[in-house]
Amino acid sequence: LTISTFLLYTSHMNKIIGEEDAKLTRLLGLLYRTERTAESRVNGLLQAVDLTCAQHHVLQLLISVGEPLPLGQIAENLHTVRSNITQMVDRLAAEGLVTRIFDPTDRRRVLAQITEEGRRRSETAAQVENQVKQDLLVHFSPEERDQLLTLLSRLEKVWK
Amino acid sequence: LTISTFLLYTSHMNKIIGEEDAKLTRLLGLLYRTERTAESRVNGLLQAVDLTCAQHHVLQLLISVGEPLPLGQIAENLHTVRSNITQMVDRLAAEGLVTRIFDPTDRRRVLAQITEEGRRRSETAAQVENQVKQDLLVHFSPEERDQLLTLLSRLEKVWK
DNA sequence: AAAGATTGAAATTTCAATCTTG
DNA sequence: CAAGATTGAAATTTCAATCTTT
Repeated sequence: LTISTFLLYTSHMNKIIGEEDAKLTRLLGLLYRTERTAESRVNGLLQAVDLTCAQHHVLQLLISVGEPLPLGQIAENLHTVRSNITQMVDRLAAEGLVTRIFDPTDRRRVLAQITEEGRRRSETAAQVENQVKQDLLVHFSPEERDQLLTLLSRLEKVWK
Repeated sequence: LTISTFLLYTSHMNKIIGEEDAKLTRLLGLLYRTERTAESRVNGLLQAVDLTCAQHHVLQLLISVGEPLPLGQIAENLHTVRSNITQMVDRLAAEGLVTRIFDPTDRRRVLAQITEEGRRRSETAAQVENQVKQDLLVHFSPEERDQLLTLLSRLEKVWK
């Protein structure tokens, strides 16, 4: 192994590493932009129902879990801070979409419970959201949708 | 085709459609959460460099394009509104990371130009970001990274 | 009139400090 | 003291109105 082949080798490796690194940078940028596009698209549609994307997700979470949830857990699930959820729940409660109830077993906890009105609004929101889902149906095969689901789930776990 | 087989058939289809629909809902929720996780992770690391995730992306964009960019184009690229970029560039300019220059060919336009200091900061930020990239390297094979890149690129185009 | 940017106000999110219960 | 939530202030993002140039 002469010096020159060594140099050749490392420069070759650097190139590969550089390319991989550039790819990862693109990936992170893409992740950032894709979500922002999705959010503004969904937000635009949800205006008709007078819900923001974040509020929509809170309602969906409450419905999918099927029982009242401590505010801290909601925050964790949406990957935001607790104080944000406190205020979001204020807004949702002001519109009668959720109510605060207290956990008898641990009186520090405040639980958010979805109301009937909240269910109805969330239902309408889900219908509105169908337009966005159509985009996914049209442009991605079932296999590709599964791939995305798998890869993003893993990403979520990695960074949880 | 009797009534009962027809009912069987449609209920079967509904089930499939329902499952697909639930999958798409999960996909959208995942997209939302993954980005938020990524952003808070990157933001946490970038605190050391005193940059936000969004600022980081602006600097990276300016570097990757290699020339001063009209504010409107930056907004479009980050999928945010123009007035937001006006104020972000205010903040970046206050720190000496970019400067405003005027387009002689179209005097309505204001271009953001990255400074030497901006380049240095962005360089440091990129190094800090390496920790996040490591997560991707460790948990995803090269093929999977390519898949993600391809699928997210497509998603970005669809909603552009 | 349309495109590009800015301004100031409103809404949302984050941060630090505080309060209550375990 | 730790966990959970709230409060008020600060930072960021969005919205509507305005200003300049094409």
